[in-house]
Amino acid sequence: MDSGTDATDKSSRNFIEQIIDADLAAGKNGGQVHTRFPPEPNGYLHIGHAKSICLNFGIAKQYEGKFNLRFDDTNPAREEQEYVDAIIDDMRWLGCEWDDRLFYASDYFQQLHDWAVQLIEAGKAYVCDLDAEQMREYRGTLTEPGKPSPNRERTVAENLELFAKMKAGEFADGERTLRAKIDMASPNINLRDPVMYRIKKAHHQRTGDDWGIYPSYDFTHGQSDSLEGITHSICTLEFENHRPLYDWFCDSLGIHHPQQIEFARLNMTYLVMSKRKLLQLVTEKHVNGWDDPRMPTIRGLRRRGYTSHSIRSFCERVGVTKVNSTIDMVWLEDAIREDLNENAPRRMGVLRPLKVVLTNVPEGETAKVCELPNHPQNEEFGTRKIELGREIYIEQDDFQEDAPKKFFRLKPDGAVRLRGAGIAVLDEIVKNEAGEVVELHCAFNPDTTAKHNEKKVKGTIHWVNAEQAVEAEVRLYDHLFQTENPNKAPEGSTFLDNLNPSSLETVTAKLEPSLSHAEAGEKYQFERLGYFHVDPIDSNPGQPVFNRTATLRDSWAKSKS
RNA sequence: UGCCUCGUGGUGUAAUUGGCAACACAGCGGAUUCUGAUUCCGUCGUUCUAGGUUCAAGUCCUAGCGAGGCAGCCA
Repeated sequence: MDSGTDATDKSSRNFIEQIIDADLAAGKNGGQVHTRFPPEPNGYLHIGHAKSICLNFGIAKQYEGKFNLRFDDTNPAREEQEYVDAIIDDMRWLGCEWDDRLFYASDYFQQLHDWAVQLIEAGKAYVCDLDAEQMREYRGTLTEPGKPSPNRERTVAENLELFAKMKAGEFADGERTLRAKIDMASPNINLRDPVMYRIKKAHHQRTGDDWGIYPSYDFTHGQSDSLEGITHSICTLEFENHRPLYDWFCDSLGIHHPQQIEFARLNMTYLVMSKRKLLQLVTEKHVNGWDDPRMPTIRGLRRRGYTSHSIRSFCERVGVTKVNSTIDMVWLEDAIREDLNENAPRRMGVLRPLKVVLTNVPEGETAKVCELPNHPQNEEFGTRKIELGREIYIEQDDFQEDAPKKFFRLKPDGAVRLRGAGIAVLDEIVKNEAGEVVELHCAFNPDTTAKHNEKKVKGTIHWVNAEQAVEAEVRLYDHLFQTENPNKAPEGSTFLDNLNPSSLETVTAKLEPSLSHAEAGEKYQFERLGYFHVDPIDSNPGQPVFNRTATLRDSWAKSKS
């Protein structure tokens, strides 16, 4: 990962780096820094996870420490191997490395079980007979204390025996739980005798049917961190109230005690970030799968044409704090523009074609062989040759019959420069019976510096030779949601009502000939239009399909609105 | 109306830990340009409120206000 700066040459530090600096200065953890990313394999990674991944991996890298990938797979009911594979793939793509430190919480099931027995023996855990509903009643509310479970004072021997029976499968799902004996009157509800183990006779994707009881998140996470020698356990704000519990288990067990640090998760405009909502978009087919280019998933962004560099750079820019904030979507677009502006070769393509006949070019003849640079600021990209013929296509937007004064493109009695070719002067507008413009007739002058009516020609437009044009499907994307905060839905409606009905538009474009060889995964700038990615799934050799990653900034369009 | 956390320009973050509130993005204006792109220059604008400590407060203290999180056998 190349976004992080060296630990020593960075002038300002986020609050987590400051904590680590202080720990290091105090000689904590033997001067080591060890982080981890702990996804639950029940969904695909999204841009919010990327923030956490970049943070954790970046810190390990910055402090020359270690980074683990660990799947938090303690709930077999909703976790699948498919997600494990996808998460690993996305994390590699993002540039993470974890050497041989790929772990699963399920690796620790036996150890966790033994620790549970240890706590029972210490009188700090007990088997509870309450069912889910009763437990809720006993727990109390936010403002009232809970009351102790009738089973809270069972003897150690009794607890040991019952827990063994839970493990042996002698009870039905939900019939018993193992609970930590902490404080039913605690103002922090997480401390009111939280569940450590529940009975769940489900098949686990890794441990099969070995276990009929599974540890809860709270009884798993801290100990997993501890086992792996994690020094700084970085998680999101909603776990803040769980930290006392994290600490309680580590201390009660007398094991290595990593430090949990919470930061604010990423929110962005025009996006939903919850796994539940993303899953719903997929299952209800509002999008075409997890990798739909409109999705904020890593897979969606990849397919849209985002580079891992741009995502890392974005994550770097948004910073890390404990303040709930919402990042403007344009920051993401900006990050990819910055990358692709530098690295994408230029091409010409016309999205909505309007035919132009250069009347002074003889039929069947080539007016000019033009040599265009593949990158205006970087000669190393080389050049390519494009033939200009009698008939070409230009963008419909680049002609306006009733044009404002500041319109620098084609208009009646006007002239434009055809990029890399010469000047076209408009002579005649051809319309059909409905009065629609179907064709333009122009006079062509191969001198690109030629003047028109004594004036310099100000506008330059892109074009494609009609005879040689290759047709290709191009997908134009807009925000998936049309409101800044899609989660905010009025009474009686849901976030789905905020979907943007025109988030996807598919056109058949006319592209310059060289693009027929475009290969899956390649990225181009279509001049004046934006950045386009050759879709890795729907493209075929000789028949590329393009996804628009981002438009170019357009101060002209902005000035009109 | 319990506990926890957080309040710095439009947005996101800084502030050498008590010493002239800065950076980026957005906005606006301009220059350059064979992409109305890129690049460059200029400009606008900020410490939630009220007290207190101090020569000095974004930073420390008190109160208030506002926002978020928490009552799964989810993570």
